[in-house]
Amino acid sequence: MTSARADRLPNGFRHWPGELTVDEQAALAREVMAGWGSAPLYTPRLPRSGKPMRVRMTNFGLLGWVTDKTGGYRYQACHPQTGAPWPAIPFLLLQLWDRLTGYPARPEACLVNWYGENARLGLHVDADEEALDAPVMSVSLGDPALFRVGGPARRDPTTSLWLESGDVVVLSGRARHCHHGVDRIRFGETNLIGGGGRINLTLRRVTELARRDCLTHAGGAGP
DNA sequence: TAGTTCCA
DNA sequence: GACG
Repeated sequence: MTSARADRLPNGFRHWPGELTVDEQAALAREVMAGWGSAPLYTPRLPRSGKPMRVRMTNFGLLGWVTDKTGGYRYQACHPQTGAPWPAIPFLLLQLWDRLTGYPARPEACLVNWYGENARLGLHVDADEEALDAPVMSVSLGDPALFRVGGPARRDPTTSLWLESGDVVVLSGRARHCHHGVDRIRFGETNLIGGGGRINLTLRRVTELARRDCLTHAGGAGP
């Protein structure tokens, strides 16, 4: 099964299958893996329990999402292990963000998730951003992933769909506050990434638009 | 509860 | 065995 019934997906969930060409996928994958040189993948840990996640992570952009046992979920400007600023967000992704989300501000964070053979990501809601209503854009590269989408409550019914290399998903509106996760990877089905695996790139606006900017766009006088 | 495991 |  490739697609879920659209009428069972939350309002504001949009899926563009094969939005990126094979050449674009290859170039983007190369650029992401090059970024791992200065911003290496690390194993995130859950708050309090310190249990390791099965997805390895790094970030691009001004801010990156990180988690560890003591600090919990947060955004920060530097890599937790090297202390260096995150690499820049690939330009292709900024173009995609503008075209597909129409959001009037640039994304600040590009979370890079690497899924190996048995990686999964439990059902959760993105809620660590100040800009809670800004859309979230997700780009899939490499092996297919079984993506699951539910509702605002954890117990709400869920539907699943396969995301394949080059697919783009945007969560906006109600879908922005819905649970979602990844149940399974068909590891080794593609050869885009070395010996198999999946890269997911998730772009987010973290900070609210400055009040000054809102007033300016509304025609008000500056300070 | 961004975790694991179990089971119909 | 895959899915939920």
